[in-house]
Amino acid sequence: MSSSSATKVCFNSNCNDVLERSRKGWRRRTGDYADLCDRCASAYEEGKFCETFHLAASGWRCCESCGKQIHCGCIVSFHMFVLLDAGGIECITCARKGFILTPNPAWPTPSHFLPLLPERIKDLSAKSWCQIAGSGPVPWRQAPSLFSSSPSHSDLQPKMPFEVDIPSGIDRLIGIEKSSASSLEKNKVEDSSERLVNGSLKLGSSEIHDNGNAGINCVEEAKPCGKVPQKSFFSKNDTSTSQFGLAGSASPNDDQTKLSGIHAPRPTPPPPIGKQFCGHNGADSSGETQTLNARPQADARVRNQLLPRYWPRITDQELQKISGDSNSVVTPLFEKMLSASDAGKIGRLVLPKKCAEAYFPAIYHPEGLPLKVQDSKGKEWMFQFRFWPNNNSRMYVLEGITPCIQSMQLQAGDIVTFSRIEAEGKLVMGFRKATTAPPSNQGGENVNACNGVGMSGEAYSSDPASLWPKSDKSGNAAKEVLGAKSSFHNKRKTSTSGSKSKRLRIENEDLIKLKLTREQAQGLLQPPPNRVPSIVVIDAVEFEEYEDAPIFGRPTIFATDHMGREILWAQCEDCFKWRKLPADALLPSRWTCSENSWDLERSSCSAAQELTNEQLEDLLPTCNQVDSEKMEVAKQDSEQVEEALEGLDALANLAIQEESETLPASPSSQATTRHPRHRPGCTCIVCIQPPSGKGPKHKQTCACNVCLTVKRRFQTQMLRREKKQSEKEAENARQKQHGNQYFPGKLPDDEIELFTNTGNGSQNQKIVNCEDCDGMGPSVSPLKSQIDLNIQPERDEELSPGSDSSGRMRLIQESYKHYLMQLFPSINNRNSPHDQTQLRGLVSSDTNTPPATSSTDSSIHEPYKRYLMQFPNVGNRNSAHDPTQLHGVVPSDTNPPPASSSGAK
DNA sequence: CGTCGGCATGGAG
DNA sequence: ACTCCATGCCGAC
Repeated sequence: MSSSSATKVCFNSNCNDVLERSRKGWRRRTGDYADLCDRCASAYEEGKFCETFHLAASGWRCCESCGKQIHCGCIVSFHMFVLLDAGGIECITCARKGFILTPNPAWPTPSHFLPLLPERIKDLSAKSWCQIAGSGPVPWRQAPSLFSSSPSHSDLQPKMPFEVDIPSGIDRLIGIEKSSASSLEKNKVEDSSERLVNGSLKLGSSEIHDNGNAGINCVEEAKPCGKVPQKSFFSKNDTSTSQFGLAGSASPNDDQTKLSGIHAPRPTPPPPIGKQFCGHNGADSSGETQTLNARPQADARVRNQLLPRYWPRITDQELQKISGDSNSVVTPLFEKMLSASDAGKIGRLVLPKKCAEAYFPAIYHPEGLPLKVQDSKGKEWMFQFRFWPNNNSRMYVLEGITPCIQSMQLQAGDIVTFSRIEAEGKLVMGFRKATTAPPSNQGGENVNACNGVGMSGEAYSSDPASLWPKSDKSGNAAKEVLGAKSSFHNKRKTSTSGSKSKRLRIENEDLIKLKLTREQAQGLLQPPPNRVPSIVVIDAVEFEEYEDAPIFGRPTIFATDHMGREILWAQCEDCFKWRKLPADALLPSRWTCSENSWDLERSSCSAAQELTNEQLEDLLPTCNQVDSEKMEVAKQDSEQVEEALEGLDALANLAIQEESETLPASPSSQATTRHPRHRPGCTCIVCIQPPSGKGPKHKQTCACNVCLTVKRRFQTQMLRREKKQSEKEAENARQKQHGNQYFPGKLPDDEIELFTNTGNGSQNQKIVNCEDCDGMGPSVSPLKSQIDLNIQPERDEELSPGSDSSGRMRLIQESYKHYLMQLFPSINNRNSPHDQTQLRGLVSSDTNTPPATSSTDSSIHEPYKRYLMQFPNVGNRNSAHDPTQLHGVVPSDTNPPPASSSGAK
């Protein structure tokens, strides 16, 4: 409970007591909760608030079924009734009964809190189901047989009168779950869930039980003050009460589950950005599908509560395997990538707390319980499920897993999955092996579903699904690497997968990068020819800003039509067809045919493409084949993607995904050192890099996207500068000659032209950032916020203009070297021929110029430094040439765990 | 000395 | 500021 209420007054206008400590009451329209004093909160929790304070108010109605009076005209009681289709209202208790009694109940459709009916319904369904069926949101419904001992909870009186749907509903659910058995540490178990509970549930804190799951507790006491237990509002409730907790084993849910079929986990991507119930298993989104059974939804909710890294990503096939012929319903619970410790000899598998509490039986003593788990082959294992007190919390572990792990031949990096066979309530442990396949093998999958749950290799469109939104292929490929990487022995990486998954993901980008040719990358990074960057100085460093041109994105192609006019080819995100647009068209982040306002005839995906594939191939620089292939693929409605563009999309989506993932629980993805002006989803080179100092190290020879970009951009910049310089000189000369006149520098159009990678003026690629500015109109210019990496490491003033072209060239080269040195100090430090060579290679010309003085820290401006820092090898390279250029970052050289970024101890 | 069990620590989120 | 959790550490055996 928020303590911050010292000065607050009870929200109850009939009370107005000063709050010593506030307790949350109902949810207000603002979304906040009413802060109540203990007394009022208790009344509220007991469902007597209106009775107590609003008796004289209007709005009381009787339940059509039981006659109970409900204060329908009050927000406080809003959740206590449902509106009947035929008119009138029914108290929630009756509504639930009705629901449960109905074989195929259509969930009553009460109106939701304020505007959202469905929401309320959904919520209601979930919760009520939990109460009704006795299987709480994700309660432990295991068959008792699973445990050698099964704690029984007696008083399971559903208590939560206040089950209004609230954003934190999930939390509350969890809270509910948790609140069952009580015990030793109850007091402390108020960890997160407790807090959640507070949200509005307010279970008696005193009664928060260990593992909540067990009981849907719905315990009676009112929370904090240990108020005298009161009949819960739903006290007479039905069935519900009796079935909570472990006892509820083969609860009705099972059937329900089957009915709903929702459980069937779908390899769908995790929660779509931004909201949605995670249901990553499809279970969620249930809003619509789930009318029959709330449980799955509840599961989904709980899952939501879990960090994404624990979301089960089991495929249907796996599930099938698990359920075998029995046809039983299998509910994926969670999965975890084995850490070094988990896979080590100790034989302890650290269980994610929330998972343990949500899906495993409640345990009240550190000794825990023996837990029977079946592996995918049907073999049963007995583990000790226990916990250690850890900081006021608990740390759950499964002990004795070594034999099982060994039998499955798992190692760190592999993933174990936990599912539940509903009918029997059995826990099933499957696994997915991290691939040890060579990183280069991009065809495979990274994570092999092994036996465990037999996997067929079917691609998981889900997995870090988030990661590879659009392209299974690239996604898989990336995953593969991921897997390869994670088969590590590098605990860091192991751990990376989860919360640190971000890093892994980023590393995965490398994989994607591998799919980019230099040209592709270049093209993708090329600002449109006719965009004039504005120069912004930040911290004394100049940055190019493009008002309307993203750096990364779905490419468009500048070309000239047969009339000689400049045009722009842009590709529809949906159908992949290319559409001809005016050259100055500014496309929104995600552009589809439907937005083709320039050519209404082709403003639909069904319209044929003007370009033939051949033409397209001509048009596209290098990667086009893929592109046309993609179109083919698109035509076939398949999702094959092997290509840079997709990869970039994936990156973009990844970024977005990551952003969104933060929503529920995972802070795991927030921008850290990204440029503050970048937006979520920004895929510019800055943003796609891991936070400073972290992430993969790049070698000098690294050909990854980022490195290429940096290098190329630098070159571009330098060339551009050089041109300016020469113009200036010319100008000066002229001035000297003519004695005056100043011509402002020419606009970059032609300059850019000059530097376009392709060297083919008509093929310059304009980048249309599809994801960057999602949802934003072009006018918003989200891109304005992007830093152009063509920044120059040195400022203008620092450049002493040469007077001849060779001088300029040298200047450029030196600058570039200088820049490179920032990246690869070893070059500077050792001056080894080897490095020199590399340098030359990069600079693409021979010079004997000694390395520019390395103006290290002092002269590198912060932002730039920060950027450079993203190449961790800066400063600690010690090697020579990395032959694996192609693999670039993908560490063949797997950075030694300790040394690498582990964040320093 | 090796292993195990349990707790403590501290990085990461 | 706080929780989670991977792993380190240490005592017991």
